[in-house]
Amino acid sequence: MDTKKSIEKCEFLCVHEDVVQDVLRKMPEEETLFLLAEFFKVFGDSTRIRILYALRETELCVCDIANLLGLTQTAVSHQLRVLKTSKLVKARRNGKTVFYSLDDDHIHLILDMGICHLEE
Amino acid sequence: MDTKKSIEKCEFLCVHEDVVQDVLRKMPEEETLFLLAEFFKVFGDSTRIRILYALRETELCVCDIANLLGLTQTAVSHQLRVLKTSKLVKARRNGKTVFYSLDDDHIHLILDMGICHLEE
DNA sequence: TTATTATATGAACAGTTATTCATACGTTTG
DNA sequence: CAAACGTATGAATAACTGTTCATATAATAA
Repeated sequence: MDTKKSIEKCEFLCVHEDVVQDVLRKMPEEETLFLLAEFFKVFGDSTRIRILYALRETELCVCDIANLLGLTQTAVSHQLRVLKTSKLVKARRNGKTVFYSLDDDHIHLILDMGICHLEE
Repeated sequence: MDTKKSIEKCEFLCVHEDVVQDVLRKMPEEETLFLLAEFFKVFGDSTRIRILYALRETELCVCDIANLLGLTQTAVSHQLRVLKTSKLVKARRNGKTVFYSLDDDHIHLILDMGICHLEE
């Protein structure tokens, strides 16, 4: 009870109502922010980031990526699926081999910005 | 054994050695990519993204953020700590109240780019 | 066709993480 | 000083996620 009471106090007394309402109007929609978080989440794993930056140089087959990064073929395959689902990479089959590459120039730009950010 | 053998086959036969070496030279360093993934990871949570975009409008106290987003004070406080550790937000104390704001204009720019990306 | 190679995938497991609960801390007020 | 308020934090829990293992699929070669 005591806890709940203090929360209520917070809800009805502490709040700067006008400011809160103003921010609520100006903020992007819930759905938009959810999608944005989902987008960033894909970049928020070092394995996936490493795969993306490898593909930034050239298209690569699954096996090459695995050797390049010291990962198992299975791990790479799983992550490529995530990246493909997120439309960050695309696949091209050539016989038994599947070559992956960045989906479009837009992704290239984002990766370039990432590097740029860290150099600051 | 069989599994290991097939992996070795992959390592020594399938690999396009020249391409792999070339990519390895051009790629950013491991450490850099690790830090970049850590950076994106902070943005990859909808609660934190919502907090950041609320703060994009104006500085807010913990209680306001909680009410604004329909979260508990504790949850907000925990996430603010993550954001503060990552140097994305800064705190300013005024009596009992602590006001949070985006750490610098750089963060503002990143958030603006996020919106921009989703509009494409 | 059978064997081999490159890749994909489902299930299990381990590690991580966000939230909640209880409580402590720091500040102001009476 | 004690009480009240806004915020912070450690521990526990639940949900999520990445890797591994075993195996399946698709394509080629013998």
